[in-house]
Amino acid sequence: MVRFIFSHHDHFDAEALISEMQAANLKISRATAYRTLNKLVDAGLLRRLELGPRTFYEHDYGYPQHDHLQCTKCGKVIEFQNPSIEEAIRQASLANGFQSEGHSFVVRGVCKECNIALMPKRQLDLI
Amino acid sequence: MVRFIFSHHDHFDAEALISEMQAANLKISRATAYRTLNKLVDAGLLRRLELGPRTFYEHDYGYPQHDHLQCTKCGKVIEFQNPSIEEAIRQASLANGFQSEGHSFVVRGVCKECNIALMPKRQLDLI
DNA sequence: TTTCTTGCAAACCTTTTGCATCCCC
DNA sequence: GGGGATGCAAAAGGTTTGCAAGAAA
Repeated sequence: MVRFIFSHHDHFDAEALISEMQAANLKISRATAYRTLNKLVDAGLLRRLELGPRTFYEHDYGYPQHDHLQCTKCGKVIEFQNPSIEEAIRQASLANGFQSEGHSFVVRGVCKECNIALMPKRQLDLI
Repeated sequence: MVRFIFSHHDHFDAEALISEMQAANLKISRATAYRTLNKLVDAGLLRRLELGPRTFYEHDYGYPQHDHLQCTKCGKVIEFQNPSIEEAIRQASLANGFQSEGHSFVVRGVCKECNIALMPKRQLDLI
């Protein structure tokens, strides 16, 4: 399972992992999947991503720090990086005597593809 | 219930709201509480805050945009503001053709009080 | 009357856990 | 045999929903 995770996707949730593994003829129970995911998070190999009701995971080990744009139409998650975020955390921690351990930054909105799909035909014709 | 919410707390979850209302002799069922919270979010009066397994809410209407430091020891949530966050969102959106609708930025760590409480006695004596 | 709101309980969904089994050193 | 990994089913925690009763329009 560990190999499967690290040879695949970047953002996924437990259910997706389980069904993809089953589709690949790798049998695994829900219990084992959740247990392994928790161990990988504890070990620092995966990072948890709180995106609404279910938990998503992404690779953490050797991965650059980044943040996320999440499309509210199709659910797609896009990564971005911006050094000023780290600086903002540093300032806020300093101002509040807070010792930062990590952060989660998710921008919700509509991605380029969904924006185009939502566009009225008239405007599309003009492109 | 709406009046109760807007005369009170800034960060709360459904369970806290229900028990505080009951403590104030305002009877309300779980179902109604959840239904009303969802309506207020849809109406733009409350904002959802995804902090782990349960959903928190905070006032949205006429409230300045801000972000959160969450203490992993005591659960306290501290607000902070930093204009460079908005700028980072603007840049990331522009770079990805993304139309931003809102964001959630939570920094996890240990607050000042918990840091002091965790400090070894020897160091405390030096303060 | 029609419509909206409420409460209760049951259903749902995601995640965790108890327990028996199996595998490996 | 001992210790950890696995599967199953049950439990847990948070939230939603079906339905019947009540309030409001």
